[in-house]
Parts: sequence; structure tokens; C-alpha cells
Amino acid sequence: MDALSHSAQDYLEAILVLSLERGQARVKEVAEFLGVKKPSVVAAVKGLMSKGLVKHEHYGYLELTPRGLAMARDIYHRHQTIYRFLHRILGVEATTAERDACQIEHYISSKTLARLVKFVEFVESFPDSEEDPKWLHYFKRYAERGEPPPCALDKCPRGGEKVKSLSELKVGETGVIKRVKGEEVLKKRLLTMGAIPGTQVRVEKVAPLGDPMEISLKGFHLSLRREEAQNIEVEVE
Amino acid sequence: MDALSHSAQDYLEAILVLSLERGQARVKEVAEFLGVKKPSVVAAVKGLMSKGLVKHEHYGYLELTPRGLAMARDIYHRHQTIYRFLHRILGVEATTAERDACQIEHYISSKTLARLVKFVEFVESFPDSEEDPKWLHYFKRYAERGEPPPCALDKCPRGGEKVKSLSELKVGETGVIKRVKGEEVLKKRLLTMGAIPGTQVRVEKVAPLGDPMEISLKGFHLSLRREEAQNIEVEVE
DNA sequence: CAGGATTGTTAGGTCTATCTAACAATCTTG
DNA sequence: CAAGATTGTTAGATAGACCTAACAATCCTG
Repeated sequence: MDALSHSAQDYLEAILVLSLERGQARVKEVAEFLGVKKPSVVAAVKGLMSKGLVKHEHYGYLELTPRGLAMARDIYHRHQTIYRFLHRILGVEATTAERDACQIEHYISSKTLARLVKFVEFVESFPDSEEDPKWLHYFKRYAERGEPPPCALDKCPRGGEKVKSLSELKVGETGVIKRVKGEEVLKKRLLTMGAIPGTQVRVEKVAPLGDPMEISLKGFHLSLRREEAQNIEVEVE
Repeated sequence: MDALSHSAQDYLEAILVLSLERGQARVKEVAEFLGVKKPSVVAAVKGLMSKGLVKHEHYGYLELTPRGLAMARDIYHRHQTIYRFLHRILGVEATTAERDACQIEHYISSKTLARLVKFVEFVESFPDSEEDPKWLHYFKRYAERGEPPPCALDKCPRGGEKVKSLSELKVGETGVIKRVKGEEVLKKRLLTMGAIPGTQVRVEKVAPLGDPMEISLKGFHLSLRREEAQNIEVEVE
């Protein structure tokens, strides 16, 4: 049998959730749940019936078959995993997390999902003495207040040297590029833009949140994102 | 002007990447890059031209306008963030991470993206003394070998009590449900299934990887996922 | 119990994103 | 330089996912 389309998966999942919450699912409820019109639900259900996933008597309730239930639970499991990651770990607000999970669930591969399941498991199963692991606690503080974790305060990985990432330079400061880090694609792109080791750069402007940065290099002006600038190590002059 | 469709965003991003890699983009290259036929590229480019995002002379190369470049970079930034999360942090293999990032980038909200950006930043900026933070190192070990982190070995959050999560029970063991944890939706569903505090459960079968578990409860048989079982705290009898 | 309100269904339509087939323009090679 | 190969374009088609309009069935209330 053909794989289910994303839309069909949404209808299946909606029927499951409504069945669990209210004991039954009706065309009108599914339409409201998914934000579509009733004829769309009827058409979708017709397709699901033809695949043996839903039972639907004329003018009656919607019912998942055993196969439909198994499939819906898989889809729902995927949804829950992503939701928990977005909400519990990343700290995204519940409504946004719910909506994004609903969308993303269709596009995440089973390999990626398996890895995400393990990550969520890892975080939720080993919380240290608090509900969150310490590092997640630090992350949330970092995300909300920009405060680095304690380990960054007492031991600086590049302590003492005049080597910084470009993102740490202030307006007016200059330096010589020492190294371009990061993924191949990003490195290639930065190199294409002229960020070559040995090249002098000067910080011209920095936007309020450090993003973007205007720098001059080889007589040209570049606008870089904070992440891009972070990947360029410079020796301060 | 209308927001770009997901498909249009993909074409814009493809033109950017090809321009960076090869210095130019052609219809045939974009088609290969995105896995579509050439007429599809031509049609899409027509739309992008009408929005002032791409310049395209008849039979000529594709070129991003300054506005198109700015937009493409935004899209690409989003892609890179997701890619780095999937590949660098979750440890998903690069090809799969690249493909999933390409899909997910359209469905992640700006709030969720902002949070993910901070998460990637947090991980990459505070690596302890090694390339990865310790906890990420532990996670990768956990994901690959199932090995818990050191903190779980010397200090067990529920040490000594006969309270375990249902997932930790073995076949034949029984217990009484003490608490159902987790998100409201999940809790409600488990409660709907009869997982009510005070109820006795017995583990009948466990699949090889602990997923699913067959348990009996109130004379009924339930099939639970490992994550579901993890949310049910029981006092072992 | 009849009429109005609400929910469900059917027919036909729109829009997007892709395709195939056929033709046009450009490039390469003998 | 001409012919073949390759790339680019146009016209028309398909499939999916939704819509509106109109009608059918069921439920509720006066």
C-alpha cells in the first residue's frame, strides 16, 4: 500500500487525539481541530477508508481501525517526541511547540527521529538532582539572559591569548584572520567572501544584538551574521 | 509583497548555494540540485523574477538580486542552524541531516528557530576543555551504546525506594501505580487507558528493546511504548 | 410534531507544484 | 561551417489539498 500523504497523516492523528479526549470523533470536530472545512474532512476520510484505516458510517462517527490506530499512534509518538524536545528542552512556549511539532513531524526522517527520541530520553532520564540536568538549566539561563555557564567563567578555553572570534571584537578593533572554523559548506562560503587566514579585518559596525556585523576586509565591506563571525578566529592587533 | 512559498524558498536557496560553490547558477544545475525537471525551474524562476528576487536573461545564468540575496541568506542561515543541530549535536549522519534540514527549515517558526540558534550557540561556544561539552559527550555515548552518564551511576535520583518507572519492571513483576508524569496530553491519554494511581499492574511481555510493553491492568491488556511506561511510577510488590 | 438549526455530503471549482512532449537556442566537434 | 548534442523554453497536463455552493440528514425546541 502507498505511504500516507502528510495531509492524510494529519487527519489520522486528529481522529486519534479527539477519540482519546472525547471518546469519539466527528467530521465537524476534525474540521475545527485541523482548521479546514467539513467537505475537506469528508474527502480525506474517504481516502483513509479506502486504505482500511478508518471506519465511518454515513452521517456517523469516525473510528480508527486497528491498523489505523497503530499508524496514528506512530504519528502521534513522533509528534510527542518533537513537542517534548521543543517545549521541555528548548523551552519553546507550548502553543508554538505544538504547532511546530505538527508541521515538522512529517519531514523528519526515521533516523533523525530515533536520535531525537534518544536525546529526549537522555535529558529526561538523567536529571541530576533537579528536574533538569545542570547543563540544560545553564542553557535556559543562557537563552533567556545571555549568561554563560559557570565553566566558561572559571576556565576559558582560549585563556590569555590575544586570539578571539571575530564576533568578540568591538567597533574599531582590527585583527588578522588566523583560522576559519565550522562546517565545510560554511567555511567554503566564508572563504569565498574573502575570509582567508592572514587577511586583516576591521570591525566597522555592530548591530544592537551583535547581528549582523559590518566588517571591512581587503577594502571590501562584508555583512556577517554573528554565527559566521564566531567561526572566524582573529589575532587582535 | 506576499511571503514566499516553501518551494520558492528552496529555489532561492539552491541558487545561492550554487552561486557560492560554482560562481554561477544555471537552470540545469538548479534542477539537479533540487531533483526536479528543468521546466519546473524555469516556472519557479519566473515567479521569483516577478518578485524582484532573481535576474535571469533569456537562456542565461540565474542571478540573485540584492533583495534575493538577503532573503536567500536568511533561508540558508535557518538551514545551517538546523543542520548543525542535527549533525553536530544530535549526531545524525551528514547526508540525512542535510536532507532533513532542507525540509524542516520551512516549518519551524521564528520563535523556535531563535531558540534553536541559542541552543547551537550554547553548545558550540562553551565546549569545556574538549570540542563537545561533557554532557553532549555523555549523550553521544548514551545514544550509541546506551551507557548512562556518570552522574546517574553515583547518584540515583530515586535511590533506595521501591518506586520505579513501569519501564524498569521485568516480565512477571507487579506493582501499584503511584504517579503518572509527563505532559497533560500524554497523562490524559494514559489515564483514559486506565493508568490511575492505586491500580495494580503486571508486566506480561516486553519486546526486545523494551518497546512496546504488554501490561495487564484491571483485567485488561495494554500495549505501551517505552516512553509511555517511563511516565508511570509504580511501587514494586 | 413541525420547523428551524446544525451537521454531513456531493459536485464542481481553484491554486500550487510538479510533469511530459515538443520545439528553440546555444555549444561542440568532426 | 554544418550537424549533432546539450541546455533552455513553452504549452498543456496531472495530482494533491483545499474551497464554495447547494442540498440531505439529523437533532432540538417551542
